[in-house]
This record gives sequence, structure tokens and C-alpha cells, in this order.
Amino acid sequence: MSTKLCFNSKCKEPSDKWRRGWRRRTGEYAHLCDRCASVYEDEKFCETFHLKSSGWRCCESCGKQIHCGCIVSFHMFVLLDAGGIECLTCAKGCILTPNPAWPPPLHFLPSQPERMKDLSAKSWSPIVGSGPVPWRQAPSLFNGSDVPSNMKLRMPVEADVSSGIDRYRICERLSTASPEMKQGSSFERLVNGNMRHGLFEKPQNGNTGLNVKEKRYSFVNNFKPVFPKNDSSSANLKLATVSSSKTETGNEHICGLLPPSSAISIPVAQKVCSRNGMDLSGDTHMRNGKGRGDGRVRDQLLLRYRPQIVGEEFQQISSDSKTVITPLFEKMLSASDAGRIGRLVLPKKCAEAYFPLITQPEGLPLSILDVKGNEWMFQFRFWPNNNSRMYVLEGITPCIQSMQLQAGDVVTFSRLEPEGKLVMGGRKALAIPSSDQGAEISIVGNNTFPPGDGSGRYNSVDVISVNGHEKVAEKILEDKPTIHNKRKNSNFSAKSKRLRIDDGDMIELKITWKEAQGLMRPPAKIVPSFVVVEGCEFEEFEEAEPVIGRPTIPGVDNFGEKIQWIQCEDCFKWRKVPADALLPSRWICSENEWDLDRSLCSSAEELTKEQLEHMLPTMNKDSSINEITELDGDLAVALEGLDALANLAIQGEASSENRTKHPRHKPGCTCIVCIQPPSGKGSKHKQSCDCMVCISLRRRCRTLMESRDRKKMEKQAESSCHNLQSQPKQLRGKVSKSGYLNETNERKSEISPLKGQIDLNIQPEREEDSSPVSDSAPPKMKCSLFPSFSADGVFKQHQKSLGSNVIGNLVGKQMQKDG
DNA sequence: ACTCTGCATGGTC
DNA sequence: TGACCATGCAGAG
Repeated sequence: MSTKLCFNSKCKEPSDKWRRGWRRRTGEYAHLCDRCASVYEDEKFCETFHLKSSGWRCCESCGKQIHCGCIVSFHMFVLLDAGGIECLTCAKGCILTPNPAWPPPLHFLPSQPERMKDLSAKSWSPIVGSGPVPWRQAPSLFNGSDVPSNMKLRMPVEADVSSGIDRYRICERLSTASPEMKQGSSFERLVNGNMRHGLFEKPQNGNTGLNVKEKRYSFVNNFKPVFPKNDSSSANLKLATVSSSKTETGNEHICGLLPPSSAISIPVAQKVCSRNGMDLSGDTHMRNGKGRGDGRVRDQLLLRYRPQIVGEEFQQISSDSKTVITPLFEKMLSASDAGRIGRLVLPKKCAEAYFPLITQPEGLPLSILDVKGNEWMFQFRFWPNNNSRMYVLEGITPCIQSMQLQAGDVVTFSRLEPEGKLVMGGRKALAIPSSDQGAEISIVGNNTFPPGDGSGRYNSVDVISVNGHEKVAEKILEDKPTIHNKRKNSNFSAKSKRLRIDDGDMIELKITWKEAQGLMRPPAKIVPSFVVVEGCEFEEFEEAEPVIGRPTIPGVDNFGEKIQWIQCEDCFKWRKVPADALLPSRWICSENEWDLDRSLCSSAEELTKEQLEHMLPTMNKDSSINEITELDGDLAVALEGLDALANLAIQGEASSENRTKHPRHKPGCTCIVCIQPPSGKGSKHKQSCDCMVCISLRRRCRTLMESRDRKKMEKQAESSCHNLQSQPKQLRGKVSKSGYLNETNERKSEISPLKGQIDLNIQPEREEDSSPVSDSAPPKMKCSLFPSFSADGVFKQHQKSLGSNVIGNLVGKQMQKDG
């Protein structure tokens, strides 16, 4: 056996003989040296090695310190439903649930020291774990297949009546399924001698013929029921004699006083069965020993609501190191949820698992904190729906608004431990900039989605919004690519819907016209023809499609030859390259084939500082550039795969600031392009504008289009037959995919009454506006190696690939197509 | 005419 | 096929 180091990082003693320690997340066991293994088996591992680590908590019963959140000792405690923990010894005899702290895969089940095994074998279902995590994952709801459904519990909820009345700490450690739990003695042991109350209720109205319905409650005995004064439902106050009763299943309960509509009664479990055995309660618990429905399917559904481990949003309310936040579930806001109605449809399973039991449709008020610590009161209720229930939180509008959430964003529900308070958080969806923001660039890719998913879940990888750049990179780093099953695309807002991407590789590129101008470059060795419109000179490239390349700064070298300056992606030094060099979107010194002396980043910059300043007059002065630089930095990681275009666009803007508005006009040029106001500003030309510029442009565009049409027809006639036969099938498929929008636009442009006209104020980003103007916007930019003076418009292009040349080609193709 | 409420419907899995 | 859930819609206020 080879010599190994002890797995214990504090030890690392080499040994060729090792013993098995805890099971790691990988499923393997930690290999410990003799000494560490002994310590581990004596349950003193954390005491010995992790004493200075955080995460120590006291057993609520005996006060024993346990290192929670550590994979080594996670089997040594249970989470109390009312918050806090209890060591396994104290919990022995009344344990009914696996430690919910670490859910998933069964194979993560760590081994336990021998002395613990019999205990756990008798009183625990398999403890599952995925290792120490700073946040407690929600319990078994999301991994039902791993844990017997009869071990699933409704999670504890501590609810307040917001007016400062006593808090009712509710413990719900009973389970209908656990035999141990059905013993009154165990039950009464639950909360350290506190008196507990239980209730066995009558069947719900309307559910005549119900076989069984049981609710159990457990309260601490300092329970002081104070009912809302204006509780209209108080007439329905359920008073149950404080007495012991036995359920039909033989469970013994102590019944207590239950205010029905205050946020205080937290059920342990309920079961409502109709005559035919249908579970009307929506109970998450077992039926005939099995979970309802297909466990696998259910798990998949629930996957949608699995909370992501995001913690920073709760920092404000969890500054106390002892506070642990248990993410419960999350949900993307649908249009309905975020609408004015103020109703948030709650996932049924989640609502039943984590929210208080409600038996009446009116439900009960629920106090939920937001991440800032503000307390919100919602009405948690349900509607009967297809023999089931539909749970909603009512009155969420103010809260949603305060969190500035909208459809597509995600609301998260968590629980603060040990307080047990529900906490509602929000996560912005890195939404597409609204149309009035003058979106600079937005790249949407759904490459993290499973095929056909079409999920509207906004993952930070999915949407990159440069306007919201301050969060972009951060988000991308923070959010792991996740796959969520979304059943409906309808979870999109109207704006989101347009971002649905049918093809897995399709991305959407939106850049402003101005940027597009900056990015477009004449094809190599192609001399543009010049068109004069209203005294202004425009370049046209009729013989070849323009391409998109890295923005450079044109200049003249000492010999009077035209050159261009390009900045190295890595060292940011400016290098001189020939004027006709077409450079990739990411260019670094090592690609400087023209000047080998400066083909290393370590080589000195040719330009002096003064020259550079002269060349980049606004450098270091224009805050927007700084912003862009910062943005660029932010995006550096994020855009690794998508960066080419984004960088292009970003730098395009930066560069455009350094030049004239028209990328190829000289400084000081007063042509209409160069003197145009910044994007989105200034007066706009109306569709019907008949100024000389518009008329000229229309005329010129028309002739241009006609010319292109003619050429296109000729070309097509020549090559169509040959193409159809020789073109590989796959390629044809690709073309069809990348032509997704083209086709759409083509179709739209056919029906557009404005075909052939120029809209100088196109705002393609306002796609919801089904106006033909915006619909046909992208084709309109065809004229566009010429002025971008309708620069408030946004150029949008669906793209199969990110290569800049491909974009150029696509742009060109689209130009042809719409020509 | 508008909002609110409660339920029904239909798409999706 | 059943469950879930987004959303539509009718009726009440």
C-alpha cells in the first residue's frame, strides 16, 4: 500500500496504514492516520482540530458544543424544527428526521463512528450530506428519491404576529410516519419539558366524507395566544379543549387553543383524504408508504425551485455569526406574480413544506422578512383547484416593488435559524435593459440550457447585459451553470419572451448603430465607393460584405504610409500594424507579425505618452471610458466565451469616443454622422420627415437596395442549382439556423408597409411594439455603413457563432437578404 | 370603468 | 393521465 498523507489537513502525517474516517462528498472516505482516526471515532475530531473554526453551536438540551456545518460531525446533531440544534444523544428517542442540513445524494452518506451507528440505525433514516456548507440546504423536499417520503417533514416555521405580540415558537418534530413520533412520550420530550399542544381537527368544510384529517401542533408552553383585533375570521376561532386526545391512528395529542387566522399556528402535518383516497390536502407526506406521485417526476419539478446558494443578499440580516440561513426554495416571478394583482403563486410542494398549514382558503397572515430586515405581512392562502390547491401569497406587490423585482426575477424564500423567521429575498434576472435605456449590448445565450429547455430562467450566464455591467461578471462567477427544468416558457415577461432562443447556440447581439459603425470595417483590399448625400461623404462597399474587426485607430507612420494602431488585449500597449490588416477581435502582441520587435508584451510601446494622449485625447478624462474600462475588466472573465463580440462592442464605444462619430472620418469632420448627438439624444427624424437628408438617404438607399437586389438575383440564378446540390446538408441546416432572424425579418419586411423606407429613428429594441417600423428595423441598417444618425436605434442580430467575421458575414447576408 | 376576488382553463411535464 | 401552475375571466364591489 502506498504511503499517503492523513486526510486531516491539520495533521497530514504520512502513513502507509490508514483508517477510514468520514465519508467525503465524493463518496470516498477520508483516510486518516491512526491518531486522527481514533480522535474521530471518539467524536472529538472537531474539538481537536476545528476548535478555532466557526460554526460551533450548543445542543439546546444539554448544552454540548457541536461543530455544526462540518462534514465531520454533521451526524452528531439534528436541527431542531424550532431552530437550534440538539445533539444526537439528546435527540435519541425522538428523532424522526434525517439531519436536513445536508440533503442530497445517498452516496454522500458519511460513515459514522461505530458507536454512533447503532443509534443512527435505529432512530435515523439515512443521514445524507453533501459536505459542510455555509448555508443549510433545505431538507429533503428536493431529494425525495433519496429519503423515504415518510421522513419528510413540514419544515418549521416560526411566525409572528407583527405587532410585537409574543412569538410563538412552534416545534413540529412530529411526523405522521415515524413510529417513534407517535409515542406521546417522545413527543413530549421534544422541547425540553415545555408543554406541547396538539390538535386533532374536524374535516375541512366541503370535504365531506373525508377519511382522515389530522393536524398536530406543538407549541412551547409560554404560548400566549393573542389574536389580531380586527381578525374578521375570529368568529371561526377554533377552540380546542386543552386535553389529551387520541387520533384515529392512535397518536396522542394535547390539544390547545388555536387562533385560526393569526400567523401562529404551525401544523405539523396534515392529511386529507377523500373517499376515493385522493389526497386533497396536497399533503407532501406519504400515502400508503409512498410519496404521492412519481417521486422522480416530482423531484424534477421541485428542482425548479431548488434554491441556489447565494448568501450575500442576506448578509444584512444575518450578521450574527450564529444565524444560519436555510434556503428553502425560490421561484422565478411570472408575469402574473409580478403583476399588479399582487398574488404570488407558490409552488404547491414548497408551500406545503415550508409554510404554515392552512385549512381554510382564507389562509392566514404570514410575516416574512425581506433581506433588509423589513417585515412584510402577506396573506398566505390557497384556492381549491382541480381537487388540489393552489397556494398564493397575497399582497406581495409592495414587497416586490421594494425589491425592484419584476417578471423573470427570482424570489427566494429562506429561513433564519435559530429564529425560524421566513425571509424573502430577490435576485434580479440580469434583465435585458429596458428599451429606454439605450441598450448598449446584450448578449443572450442559452448554452447552459438543456436542449429544448427553452427555460426562461435567467442565469447570469444566459444573459449578459452590459448596461448592468456592474453585476455581470460577479454574477457569472457566482452562479454556477445550472440546469433547471422549466416547463413553461410563459414564465417570461413580454420582454423576456422575445429573448427566447430556439437554437441552443443562438445568441442575440444588440449593439447600437453607432457601435456597429465602429465595428464594421471595409473588407481587406476593397476600396469603397463614395456617395455624397447632402454634402456628406459616405463610404459604400458594394463589392464585398463589410466585416467586423477589432477597432483600431488609423494613422500615418513616419514614412507617410497609412497604418493603424491597435491595442494589445493583454498589455494594453498600442502597436502599429498595416492599414489594411484585418485584425481579430482579440488581438495581442504575439500576433504582431508585422513588427517582430514588438511582438511581445514586454516590448516597449512605440508611442510616447504625448503621442498617445494626442491620439486618444479623451483618454483618462472621459468618465465613460473609465466606466467602460471597468466594465471591460468586469467582463473579462465573464465573456471568455462570448467576449469577442462584447469586447468589440465595448471597445467600439470606447474607440468611437476617441475618433469622430463616423469611424473613418477625420477629427473635426462636421458631417451629419460626426456631429450627431449621442445615442438617444437629440431630435429625431420622423418617418415622414422630408428633410433633404432623409430624402437623399431614402433615394440612395432605394437605389442601393435595387442594385443589391439585382446582383443578388443574378448571383442566385447562377449558383442556386449548384449550391443546392453541393452544399452539405449540415451546412444548410446551419444557414437556416443562423438565418433565424433573417427569415423572420424577411417575412416581416414583406408585410411591412414601410418596406424600402428608411426609418431614421428605429428602435428595434422595442420589439414588443409590433409596429412595422420596429419590426423591420434590423434590415434598415443595411444602409448602414453609412450614417448611424438614427443612432438611438439598436442593431440586433441573431447569431449562430460569435466569430466576428461571421457576424460580418451575417450582417452582410442580412443586407443582401433584405437588400 | 375599474379593481379585486375566486375560480376555471389549458399548457406542460 | 394526473399534477402543477400560469393566466384568463366572470362576477362582485
